Amino acid sequence: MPRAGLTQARVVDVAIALVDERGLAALTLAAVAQRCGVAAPSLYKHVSNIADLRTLVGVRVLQEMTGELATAISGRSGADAVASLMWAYRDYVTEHPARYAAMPVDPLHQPQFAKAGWRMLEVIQAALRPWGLDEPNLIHAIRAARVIVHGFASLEAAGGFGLPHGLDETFERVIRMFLATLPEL
Amino acid sequence: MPRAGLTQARVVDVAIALVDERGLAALTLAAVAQRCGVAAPSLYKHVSNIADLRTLVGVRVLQEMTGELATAISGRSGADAVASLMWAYRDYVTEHPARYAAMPVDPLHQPQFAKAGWRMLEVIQAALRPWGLDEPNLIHAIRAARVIVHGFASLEAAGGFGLPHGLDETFERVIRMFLATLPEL
DNA sequence: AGGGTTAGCTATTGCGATTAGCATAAAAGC
DNA sequence: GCTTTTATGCTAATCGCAATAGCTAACCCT
Repeated sequence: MPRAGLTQARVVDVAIALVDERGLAALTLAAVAQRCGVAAPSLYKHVSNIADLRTLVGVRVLQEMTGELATAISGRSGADAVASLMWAYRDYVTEHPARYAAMPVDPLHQPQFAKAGWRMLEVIQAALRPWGLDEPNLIHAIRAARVIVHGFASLEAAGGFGLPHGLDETFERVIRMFLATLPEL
Repeated sequence: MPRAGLTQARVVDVAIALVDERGLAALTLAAVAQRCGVAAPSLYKHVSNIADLRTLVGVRVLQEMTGELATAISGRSGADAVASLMWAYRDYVTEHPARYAAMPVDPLHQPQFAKAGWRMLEVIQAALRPWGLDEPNLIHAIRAARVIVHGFASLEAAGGFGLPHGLDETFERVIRMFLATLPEL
């Protein structure tokens, strides 16, 4: 009986593919095992349980998205960088709507997510740096940015907008709305 | 063996209490049955299955929230009404954080939710009426309002904001941000 | 080649959802 | 009031998924 050559990373790959295709609710150990060509209990050699697998998927998504955001702001600054960041956030979600549901909403409070969560926060902070906001104003600005970007993304990913008609325009407007609240540069 | 006197409405009451206390993930037929003092299969006399129960809970929450929103704008108009509406939305969520997760994000597309969903939409439209926006602008405005209010509420309900310090101030700012994008009255 | 480690397997348990079929309480008809 | 009907709750049983225990064989290293 030959080995399947699984690793934790491969299991997570398969899990993400499954989520992409059938939604987050379809992420079960049984389904992942089947796709890996392995019996379900075998997966326990690579992940400790289903909660662990979900966490690993979440971390992956968070990291992947952070990478996209970092790329989006590189070489840009000011309003240009912020707009690019917000578009990259939305783009990630429209490209992988099901994955977004796997991303933790409060990464900073869960040890497994903390590192990846802080990295994303740093990227956002970097984009806002040119404004030189003091501590409380920076916090409000980051919160507002998250509200907009997460609100839009989660509604869109869940099909909450009804007709997709003119969604790009709506997104453009909320970005302008946000930028308008930042002191002029 | 005396009857428990269950009705669909009572089952939903119990389900909501369960969600409030232990979170949406704890909503199982087994747990509801136990709280009703009844064997699990007995619940099938009142709901068709677990998905049905979840839907019924979602409809309840949607209706309840719509009621709060309607109350919040009654007797007000213009920016006052909109701000009151948005605060009422957030207040509902902070008072019943777990319930919010039971509310459908795209009510208009699911027959069971459509009626309650349209009612909520009407309330929001009513608040925006004084601006006399034309069709496309009204759509953008409603979307933006939902993005803000849902983004904030879902982040807060999920503990996504870290320190709750200054959250009221943040919310006030995003409301002002939204109102500023509406043409002056 | 041999010994330890590791990846996979089968068997089993437990829990929740769901269905089938039974019994009786409650309501409706006479 | 008594019968008939309906509806509510029950037990028993099945299915799917998570999880654990214990076995075996593949891989790695010397």
